Amino acid sequence: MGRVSRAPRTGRGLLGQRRAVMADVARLAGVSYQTVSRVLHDSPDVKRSTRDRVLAAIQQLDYRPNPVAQALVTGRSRTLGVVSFDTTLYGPASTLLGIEQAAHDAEHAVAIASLRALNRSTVVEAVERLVRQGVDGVVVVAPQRAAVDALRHVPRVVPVVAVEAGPDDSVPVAAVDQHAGAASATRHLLELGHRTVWHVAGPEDWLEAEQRVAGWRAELSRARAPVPPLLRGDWSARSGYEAAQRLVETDATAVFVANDQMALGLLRYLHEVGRETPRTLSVVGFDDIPEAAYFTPPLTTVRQDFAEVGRRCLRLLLAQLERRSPAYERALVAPELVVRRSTAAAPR
Amino acid sequence: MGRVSRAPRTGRGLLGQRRAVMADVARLAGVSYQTVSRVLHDSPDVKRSTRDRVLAAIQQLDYRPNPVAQALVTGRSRTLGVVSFDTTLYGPASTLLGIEQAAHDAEHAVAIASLRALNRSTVVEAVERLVRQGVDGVVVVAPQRAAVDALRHVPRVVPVVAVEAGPDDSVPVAAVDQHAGAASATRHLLELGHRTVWHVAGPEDWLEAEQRVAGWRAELSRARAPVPPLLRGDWSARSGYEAAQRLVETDATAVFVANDQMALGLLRYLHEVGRETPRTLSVVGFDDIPEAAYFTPPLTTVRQDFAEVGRRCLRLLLAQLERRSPAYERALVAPELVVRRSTAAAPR
DNA sequence: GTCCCGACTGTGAGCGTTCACAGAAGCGAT
DNA sequence: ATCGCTTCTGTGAACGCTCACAGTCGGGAC
Repeated sequence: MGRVSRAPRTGRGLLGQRRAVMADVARLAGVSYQTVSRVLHDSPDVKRSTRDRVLAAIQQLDYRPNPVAQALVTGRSRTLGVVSFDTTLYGPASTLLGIEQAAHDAEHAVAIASLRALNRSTVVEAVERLVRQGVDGVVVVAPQRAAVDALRHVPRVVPVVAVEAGPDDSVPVAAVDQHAGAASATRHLLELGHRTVWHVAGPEDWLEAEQRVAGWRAELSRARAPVPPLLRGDWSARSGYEAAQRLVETDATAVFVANDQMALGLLRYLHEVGRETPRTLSVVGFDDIPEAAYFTPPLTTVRQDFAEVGRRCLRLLLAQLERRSPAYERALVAPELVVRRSTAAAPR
Repeated sequence: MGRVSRAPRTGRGLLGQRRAVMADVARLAGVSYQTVSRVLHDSPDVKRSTRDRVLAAIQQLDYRPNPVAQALVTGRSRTLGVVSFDTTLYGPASTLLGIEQAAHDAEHAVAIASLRALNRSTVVEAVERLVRQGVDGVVVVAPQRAAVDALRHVPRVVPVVAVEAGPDDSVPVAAVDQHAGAASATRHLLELGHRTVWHVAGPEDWLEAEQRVAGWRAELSRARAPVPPLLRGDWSARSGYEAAQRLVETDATAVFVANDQMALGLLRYLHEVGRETPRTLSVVGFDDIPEAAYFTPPLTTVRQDFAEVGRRCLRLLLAQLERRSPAYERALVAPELVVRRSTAAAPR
C-alpha cells in the first residue's frame, strides 16, 4: 500500500510517452541518480565503465536534463533578458541579433521584451517582467535618454547592462563610439575640401544623436571650421526630406546626416529639386543599412559593428554574474567609414 | 545537531538580502503556505480577512512567486520560443515583434533563437535548444522552403506552429496571404492599362516568393494577359538593380517586384540609365517598409499586417497547448495595396 | 592481518511551488 | 446534544534536479 499509483501530473507527453528523468536513467544504468548527475557534469571521479553505461542509458532513453529543475536548484536559469524599443529599426534589430549570437556562444538563452512606448515606467516594467520570468541578467538596449534615465530606477535584483546607451555611471555600457564615428564622417568631408559641414541630427532625446552632434562639433572646431546651425530630424526619411528643404536655402556644400534613412529622404528631396548629389552637395549617412549601397547615389556612411557590441555587452554581463564585476565600465566599439558615391570634392 | 544553519545556496541577493518566498509570507500572515498559494491564484474559498492579511504580507515583503518553481511543478513555463532567420530584414523583424506583442498580451514570455544559416539541421537544432530550455511551444518563422522542410523533422515534444510558411500539412500556419497580395498588385497595374505585367521574383527557395509568383500568374491569366518570362532576384537591392538591366532590354511598361528592397535597386538602375519612373515603367513593390514612401519616386507597394499575423499565430499555438488543437489549420491575413507614385497609366 | 588512503558511489535534504487530500470550525436542522 | 453540511485551512508529497556528506571497496604499507 502506501503510494497510490496515480497518473503523473507532469510529462509534456504530447504523444503520450513521458519524458525520461534522471531516475529512469539511473535505474537503467544500475547506478544512483547522483552518479548520473556526475556523468552529466563530467565530474572526474566516475569509473570509465560506469560512465559508459550511464551514457548508453541516456542515449537509449533520449534523456535531457530538465532545465527548469536545474534552474530551481542552482538559482541560475542561464537565460538573459533583453529589453528593446523599436526592433524594426535597423540598429536595434542588429543589436538584438548581436546579443543573441553572443549569448548563444556563451550558452545562454535570450528572452525578449519589446516596448510599445518608451519611458521610465515601460522600461522598469519590462525589466521587472523579465526578472519575474527568472532571467539571470538583463541588457537594456537603451539608445534614448528616457531609457538611460529609466536605468536608474530599474530594480537591481539582477545584473543589468546597457547597450548603445550614452555615458552614465549607473550601469556598465557597451556601445559603438558614436563620437568617433561622427568625427570621422565630418573629417572625411572636410578633407574633400568643404569649407564646413552641416549636420542633420537625430532627436534630442536619443543619446546617440547627441553624441554624433558632439563628434561633429568637435571635429569642426578641431579644423577651425565654422559651425553651421544644427538641423533636427526624427530618424525618419520624411524628416530628412524636410531637413533638405531648409538645407537648400543655405550655402551648404556638405552635410553629415545622423542616419541612413534621413539621408535617403534628403537625397530624395535634392533629386526632386534638381540639385545633384554629390556635385552640388555631398552627403554622409550613418549606420550603413543594407540598402545604403543602392541609394541614388550610393551612400557614403558609417558602419557599426553590432556583433562586436553584442559580444562586449555579454562579457560585461557575465562578469557581473560571476561577481567579478566592475561596478561600472564602458566598452566602446570603433565604427568604420564606408566611402561610396554621395561625397565628392567641394565645388570651387 | 539536527539542521545545521548553513548559508543559503540560493537567493539572487546581489544586494545581500534574500528574496522572500512563500513560506515567509505565510509566517508573517500567520497562515500556511497553501493559503498563500490560494490567495495568489485567487481561489474563491479564502476568508476575506485572511486574504487581506496575506495580501498585506505579500506587499510588505515585496514577494513575487518564483516562476521557475511554478514551472517545475506545473510543467508549464509560460514561455514560447521563436526561431527565425534573418531578423534584420524588415519582414522577419516585424513578424517577431508581432509575435512578441501577442505573447505579452497572452501573458507569455518569449525566448528567441536566431539562425546563422538556414537549413534543416539548424532549424531542428534551434527548436531543440528552445525545448531544452523549457519553452511550452515553438513558433518557427519559416518563410523559406528549407525551413518548411525542416518542420517535418522537428521534434514534436511541444506544439509547433509556423509563421509565414507556405502551405504544408505538418503544422498549423499563420501567414499573410501572399497570393492575394501579388494578385492585387498585378491587378492594379493591369487596371492602369498596361498590356501585361513583368515580375521580379524572390529566390525560389522562399515560399513567399513562389506564392507571389503564383498570384501574379493567376491574375495575368484571369485577365488573359500574356505571361512574360520571370526574372529572379534574391531580395537584395543589388539583385533588383541587376534585374532592371535585363528588364530595360524588353518592352515592359509595368513590373511587380517581390519586395521593396529589390524595387529600390530597380529604381536606382532606371534612374541611372535615364528611364523615368513611372512615365516609361510602372513599379510595384511588396512589404511597405518604412522607407518605401521616400524612394524616388515614392513606391506603390503591398502592406502586410504583421501584428495580426502574430496574434493569429499565438492563437493557434495556445489552442494546441490547451489540447483543443486542430491538427492543422491555416490562418491567412489579407494584405493591403498602398498606391503611391511609382505607378501610372500605360504609355500610349 | 590491520590500518589507512584514494577512488568511486550512494543517501538525505532541500530548492519554491502546486496538487490531492484531510481536518477544523461554524451553523442550522434534528 | 448530535448530526451533517458548508466553508475555510493545513499537511504531506511530488516536481526533477544538485549539494554536502557519508559510505563502500580494494590494495599498498606496516
